[in-house]
Amino acid sequence: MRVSRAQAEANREAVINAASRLFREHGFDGIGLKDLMKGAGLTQGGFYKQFESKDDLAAQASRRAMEHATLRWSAAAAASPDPLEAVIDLYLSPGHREMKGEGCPLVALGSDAARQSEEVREPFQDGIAAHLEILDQLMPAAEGPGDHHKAMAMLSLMVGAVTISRILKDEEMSLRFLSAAAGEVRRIAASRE
Amino acid sequence: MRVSRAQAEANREAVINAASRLFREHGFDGIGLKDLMKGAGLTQGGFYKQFESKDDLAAQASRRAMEHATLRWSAAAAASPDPLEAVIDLYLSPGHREMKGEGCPLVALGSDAARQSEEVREPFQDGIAAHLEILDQLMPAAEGPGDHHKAMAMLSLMVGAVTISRILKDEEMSLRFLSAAAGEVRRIAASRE
DNA sequence: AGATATAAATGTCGTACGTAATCTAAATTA
DNA sequence: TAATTTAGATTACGTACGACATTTATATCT
Repeated sequence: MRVSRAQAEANREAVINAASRLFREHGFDGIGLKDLMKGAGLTQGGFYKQFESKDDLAAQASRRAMEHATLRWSAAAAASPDPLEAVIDLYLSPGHREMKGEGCPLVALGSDAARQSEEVREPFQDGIAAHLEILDQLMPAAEGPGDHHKAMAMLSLMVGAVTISRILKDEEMSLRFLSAAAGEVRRIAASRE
Repeated sequence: MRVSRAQAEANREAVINAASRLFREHGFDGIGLKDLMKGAGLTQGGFYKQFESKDDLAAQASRRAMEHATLRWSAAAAASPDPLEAVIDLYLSPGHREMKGEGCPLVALGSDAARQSEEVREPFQDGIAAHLEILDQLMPAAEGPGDHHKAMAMLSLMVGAVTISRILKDEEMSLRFLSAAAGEVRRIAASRE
C-alpha cells in the first residue's frame, strides 16, 4: 500500500536512524537487511525503493551517526563553562563506553570502516574533520590554520581509549584506560606549541 | 583421508595462522568457515574435528595474532639502541597502516572485538596487558608498579591513530594523523610524573 | 590386520542480498 | 470529481552462502 510522499520520506529517515544504531551495535556485516528494516517498523521488500544497496544505506547511516556525534560534542561544549572538560566527561566516561549503539561511530565501527567502500569511508572522513575543528576551538592557544596536530592526537587518544575500554573484561583496567586518556588529553590541550 | 598426527597438528596451526590473517582482513563476520579452511589449503569438512566452533577459532586466532604483535614490539625494541623510537617507527608508519592482515589486531579488529564473546575478548585483554608491560620498559623513568598510566595513554593513542589513518581517503591527512601521534607519544614518554 | 582417527564429501537448515510480481492508495490529469 | 497513472510497501522467490552435522573412505597406529 502506497503512503504519502511525506510519510515515505519519514520512513526513509526512520530506516537511516535505525540503521545508524543497529550498525553500531552489530557491525556492518553483523546485521541484515531484514532486521534493519524491521528496526524501522517496515519489511524488507521496500528496501530497494529507498536505497541503492546495503552499502548505500551504510554510507547514509554512517553520515547520520557522525553528524549526531559532532552535534553532541558541540552541544556539550556550548553548555559548559569549561568546554574541553565537558567533552572529556562526555566521551571518556563509563556511560559512553556502554552506549554502543548511540555512542561515537569511530569507536563502534572504526576498524570496520577501514574495510568499507569509499562511499562509506567518506562520511567518516568528513566527521573526523568536523571533530578536529571542534577540538581546536576548545584549546586555549589556537593552532596554526589547518594544522590540527594536537587535535589529531587528542582524537586518536580518545577513540583508542574507549575502543580498548570496551574490549576489556577487567572493569578496573577498563576504567583506568579512560582516566589515563582523560589525563593525557588535558595535558596535550594545555601544552604550548 | 587421514594424515599423521604431526601433520594434523601442523594443519591445525596452519588454520589458526590463516585465520589470524583472514579475520584481520575481513572482520570476524566478514569471512566464512569455507574460506578460512581454504586459506590453510584444506576443505570445510574437517573443521569441527579441530575446533569447537567458529568462535573457538576466533579466540585462538586472536591469541595468535596478539602474541605475534607483542613479539614484533619486543623484537623491534631489542634490536635498536632507541627502543621507544623503534616501536614508534614500526607502529605509526604508513607500512603498518597498509598491513591490514598482518598488523596490530587491535587496529584491525578493535571495534569488532568489543562485540565478541568473552572467550574472544580474553586474548585481546592479555595482549593489551603485555603491550603495556613493554611500553613501561621503554620509558626512561619507570612508573609505579602496576600503574601503567602513561603506557595506557600511549597505547590508546597509537591504536586510535592507525585506526583513523586507515579510514581516511585523504592521504595527506592520514599521514598527519600518524606523525601527530608519534610526536605526542614521544612527549608522553618523556614527561615526568 | 584390525581398530581408529581424520580429512573430505555431502547434507541440512537457516539466512544473506537482491529481484519480481502484486497490492493499494496517493498523486496526477482531465 | 472521476479516471488514470505512479509509487511505496508487502509477500514471495532465487541463488548463494552461513554454521554446523553426518557419512564415507583411507592412512596411521596398536
